[in-house]
Amino acid sequence: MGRNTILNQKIKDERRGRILSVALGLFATKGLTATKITDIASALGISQGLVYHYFRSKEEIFVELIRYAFERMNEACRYLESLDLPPLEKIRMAITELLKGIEKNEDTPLYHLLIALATASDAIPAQAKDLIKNENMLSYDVITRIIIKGQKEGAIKKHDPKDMALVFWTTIKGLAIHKAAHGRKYKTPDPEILMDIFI
Amino acid sequence: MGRNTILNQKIKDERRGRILSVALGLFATKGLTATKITDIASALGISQGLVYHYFRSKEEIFVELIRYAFERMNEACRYLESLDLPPLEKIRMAITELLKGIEKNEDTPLYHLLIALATASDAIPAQAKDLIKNENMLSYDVITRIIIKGQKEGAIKKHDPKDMALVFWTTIKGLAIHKAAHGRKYKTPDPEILMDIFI
DNA sequence: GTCTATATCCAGATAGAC
DNA sequence: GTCTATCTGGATATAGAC
Repeated sequence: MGRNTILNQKIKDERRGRILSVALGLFATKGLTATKITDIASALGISQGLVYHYFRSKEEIFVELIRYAFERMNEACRYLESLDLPPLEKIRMAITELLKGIEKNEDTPLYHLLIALATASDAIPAQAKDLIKNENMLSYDVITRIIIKGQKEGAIKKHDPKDMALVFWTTIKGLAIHKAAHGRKYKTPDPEILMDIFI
Repeated sequence: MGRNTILNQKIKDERRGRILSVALGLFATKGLTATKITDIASALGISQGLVYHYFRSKEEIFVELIRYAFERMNEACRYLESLDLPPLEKIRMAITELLKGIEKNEDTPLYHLLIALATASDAIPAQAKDLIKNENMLSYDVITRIIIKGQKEGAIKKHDPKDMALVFWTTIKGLAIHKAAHGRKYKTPDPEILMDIFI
């Protein structure tokens, strides 16, 4: 493989990245079916046919986004669990970082929204369904384990830890959806409100 | 208008109701665009063309559902506010009833989901957008007012009441989405977990 | 009121020129 | 790599028979 091949691959990856980026915004706000290849192409100022030079189908773009969203999310969860911190501080850190991500980084709420919509939707590719089935649990499990540890140390309230993890994530996802829906008008709530669930 | 006309109208309304009912389930799980008129018709065992005898278009069905969802939701909110109860008990009642509705009644989470998806989506009819703009605020305002009253009486924690109302509703909607997504596997969390946000 | 048939349109995907 | 042109399928909505 000569250097031209490598260079071309790099350029191609970069273009793919740009397509993925606008597709994320469109899928998250319009949904998979309502998003037309034309929408993606015209948002990038390229022809509709060219998109198929980079992806085999609209579904492939969607699946790639779902895969990447879980990759980032699960990576962050594993990192959180590995930290040398008291459980309650881990919870506080997770809430703070997630809320910050929802507020600041434009992509974070979109990824949450994409996962939430995809999880709730029947109208998604089978591959995406599989990804959700396999990858969705880790984030719940990590938070559950942290809560159990905190409860053993007496630092976290003693409700059912699975219930608490469920409320944790549904609240975060609910906020992400709200932010994606209301954009500029969204004001991040005080993280301590969420902390009150745990202490 | 003779009695036949009235009777026929009644029958027609009943048929419309059945169409709306299955459309709710489909829109909530597949989205507006991914739901085909064929899906609705075949779920009812009627021909595709017959749907157009009862509704002018797919969008009309959608708008009617959104309108009805807000009607029910806002009605319930106004009722809650009118009750002669201490603010904290109103919050507790709201949480309990909403969680019960999510768990038991099959339609409740679907309506929440429909509103949540529609709120987040760009790909919905203009009429639905207007409805959301006009009707969506009431539920937030009612909860905010109840919280403020409770704070004055010293019965509710003194975070920013708007933040608290936002967390309240995003959590409920998040749970509704989760239930709609996971169906049978969904287990309602202990309402007291949510109460901890307020006391 | 209900069906079948069909006009019409739109979007996904491909082919081929440059 | 990028475009234009086109094939093809599928879905909305309508027309018209029963």
